[in-house]
Amino acid sequence: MNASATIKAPFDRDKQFAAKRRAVILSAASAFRRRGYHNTSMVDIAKTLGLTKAALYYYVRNKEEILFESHLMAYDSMDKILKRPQSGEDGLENLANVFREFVSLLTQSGVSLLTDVDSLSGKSREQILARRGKIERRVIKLVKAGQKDGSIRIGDARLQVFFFMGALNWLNAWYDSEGRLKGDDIADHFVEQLRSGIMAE
Amino acid sequence: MNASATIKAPFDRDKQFAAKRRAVILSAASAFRRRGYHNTSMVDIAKTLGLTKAALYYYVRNKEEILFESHLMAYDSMDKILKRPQSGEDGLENLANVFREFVSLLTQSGVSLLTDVDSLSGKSREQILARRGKIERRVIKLVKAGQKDGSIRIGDARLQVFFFMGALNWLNAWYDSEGRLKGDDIADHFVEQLRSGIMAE
DNA sequence: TTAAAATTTGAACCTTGAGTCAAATTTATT
DNA sequence: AATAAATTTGACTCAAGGTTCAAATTTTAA
Repeated sequence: MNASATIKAPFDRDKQFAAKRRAVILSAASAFRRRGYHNTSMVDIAKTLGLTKAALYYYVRNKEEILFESHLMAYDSMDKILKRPQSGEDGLENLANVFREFVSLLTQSGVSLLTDVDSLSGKSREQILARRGKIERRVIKLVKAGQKDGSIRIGDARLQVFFFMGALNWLNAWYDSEGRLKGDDIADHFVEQLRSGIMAE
Repeated sequence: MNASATIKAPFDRDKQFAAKRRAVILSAASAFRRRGYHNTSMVDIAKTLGLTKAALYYYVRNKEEILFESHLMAYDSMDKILKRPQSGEDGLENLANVFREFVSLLTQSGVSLLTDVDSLSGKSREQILARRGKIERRVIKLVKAGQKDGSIRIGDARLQVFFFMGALNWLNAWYDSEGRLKGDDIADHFVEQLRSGIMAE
């Protein structure tokens, strides 16, 4: 314990700054998801935070950086889910668990999956596409494991993944947390349809 | 046969105009799909057609009208598919047929399913959302018919539809007609996954 | 070959919205 | 209460890109 230690909260400046910056990005991401990147102005973003446009530039280099960080935030969350130890009985169960958590992520937490990657330029776009590719590859691996242990139907794993990841992206587009559908109900439903499609047994 | 009848093609002006206008819209729609509406400038659209920006305004009132007509074009095609007499044995087969044709539409014809409806203003947006809603409702009806005849699992039909329509929208985003995947192969695969999910039997 | 209509163009105009900056205000610390 | 750092602001600049239009060019039909 050195001389600068105090009893009360030390009011960590960096922490405060980081928290506000994060709020800016999350709020903007939500707007991007609903209205689109180009249909959301810096003034819009500032207003919903009770700030003025210029103040945003204290937390962020430019608008594109917000989009970039929005993407990162979503992919970080997905990575975290994918890195959790897989506790399922077989590959299918593992995949279902991951998928359920993806659905929960998009319906419960404020995290948004953005598609407007073409509004990023050069290096940033590459980086985001790389992250997305990495996640896709991980999910494909899960599917292949399930195929190997006999729990998942043999087929082009990549296509299988694209199919249900489409459901995820589309969910992200239409889901409204104010609506009557509970996120968990959707998760149950989606997991079931992921497994068994819509055919009656 | 009246006096104005000729042997050679009569060179129908309106037809010519309509064809060129259609070309403008289809070409633009393709660019919108790949790069996004706001990332595609009027100059971009003009250039790929070998025209100059100003020439576009001979065929089109403004950029938004192109987006509007792009949407209409896709929904017209989907309507046409939905209006074909349903020849399947049961509801599931009917739905599968429609879904297969949707996939073919997006992979074979140049038609693109656009999502950027928020770049339309007021009346146009309403109109497009109404069209989309109408299509969704028709597909939901198909699902409900299948539930009634026992070929489709009982459940929230709306959610079931959103799930596989997501696959369609996502397909539209990633599918590249130059790629190694044949449209028909994708259709087969997707129809199978629509029916039975990914679980091994 | 010619003239009217259709089509295309170059050169502007105009609006929107991102980004900048010096000054004002607020907050933490003494 | 004083002060230095952190934060916010108003007013501005600037570029991008959509839109207009009179004039130039091309096409059709006689």
